[in-house]
Amino acid sequence: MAHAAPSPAKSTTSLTLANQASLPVVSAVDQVDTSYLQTLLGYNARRAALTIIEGFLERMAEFGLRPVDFSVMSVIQHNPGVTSRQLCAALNLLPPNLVGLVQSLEARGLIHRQPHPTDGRAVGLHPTSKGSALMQKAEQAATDLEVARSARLTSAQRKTLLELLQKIYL
Amino acid sequence: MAHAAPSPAKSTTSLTLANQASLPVVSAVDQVDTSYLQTLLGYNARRAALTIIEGFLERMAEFGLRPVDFSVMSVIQHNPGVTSRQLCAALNLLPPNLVGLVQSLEARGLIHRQPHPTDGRAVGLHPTSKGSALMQKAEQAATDLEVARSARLTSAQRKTLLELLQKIYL
DNA sequence: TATTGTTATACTCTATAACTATA
DNA sequence: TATAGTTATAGAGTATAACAATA
Repeated sequence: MAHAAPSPAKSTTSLTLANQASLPVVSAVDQVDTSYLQTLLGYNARRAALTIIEGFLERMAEFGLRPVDFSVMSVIQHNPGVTSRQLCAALNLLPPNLVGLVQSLEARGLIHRQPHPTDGRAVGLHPTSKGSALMQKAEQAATDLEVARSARLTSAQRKTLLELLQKIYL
Repeated sequence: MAHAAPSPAKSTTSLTLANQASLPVVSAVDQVDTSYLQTLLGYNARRAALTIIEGFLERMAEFGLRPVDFSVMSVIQHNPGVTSRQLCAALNLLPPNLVGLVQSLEARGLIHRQPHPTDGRAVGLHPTSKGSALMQKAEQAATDLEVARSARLTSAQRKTLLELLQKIYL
């Protein structure tokens, strides 16, 4: 496969010392070979995720939502009454990091908190009408962005990619 | 597709106030529905990447290499003489963030820096024999980890996943 | 004038320990 | 005793501006 033996890559420039016919003492690289890294799932998944998120950040700036804000709002939108603890479990977040995030969303009037009907320790998170309307637009924009982002993928390939990624983390 | 209409999810617990027959005032959620997020490439790619990197961190602790250290060392290993600038371009890193990283690798005796043969501004990065030996073990471990990680994928599926991810970011 | 490498620095993200109120 | 939410804080990761040396 692409494993690429530890070859000295494409050396162009070469020696400077007194060995015109032997191996180069100091080599230069004109084209960087990353073929080994490209065999690793982690490397590729991370590079792909960062590329997608880059575009997501730009598109979602209009709504004042970073990726995590979007995820949290989306889960609240589709699960009104969800608790912080449930959000953390579903999105793999740590409770302390969710606190400020939820406070911020509440301060913006996008969500409101209501006592949990059965558990006095818990607090249910609900979208406000303002938050719900915002998320309808934001989710539509995200879905539109998906289509544009995966322009180099067929619809079937995109579906396959989603399924394979979910096999990794679910 | 899985878009999942903004249904109020599976409400279990219900009202507490004086409307026994109408809609619940305060709802609770027993199973969190993330089906919308699962339609987004960015969400899935990020979740998958973090899951893989989690295992990577544990496995590579033995070598004292975080993911970025591993990537940088791997590129140097396969491209002796590569410059910092080339590393940044290849791995999508920012030059200021690479400085400390390279200094650390040099302090550990894993790489050494030699003047670039043709460009007096640049410095070529080369693996030491110690660094080269370490990376041979580390890359073998990473490849082994890949196999274990993708236990739920067939070899063909793993190949497909790599190709599709590369279509996103390359 | 442009580029390589660097410094300083700020900002965000992520992680851990410990506390309270309730179950 | 265990869990939900919170506070404080530390550490890692990522970002921009500006500078010296060389092309």
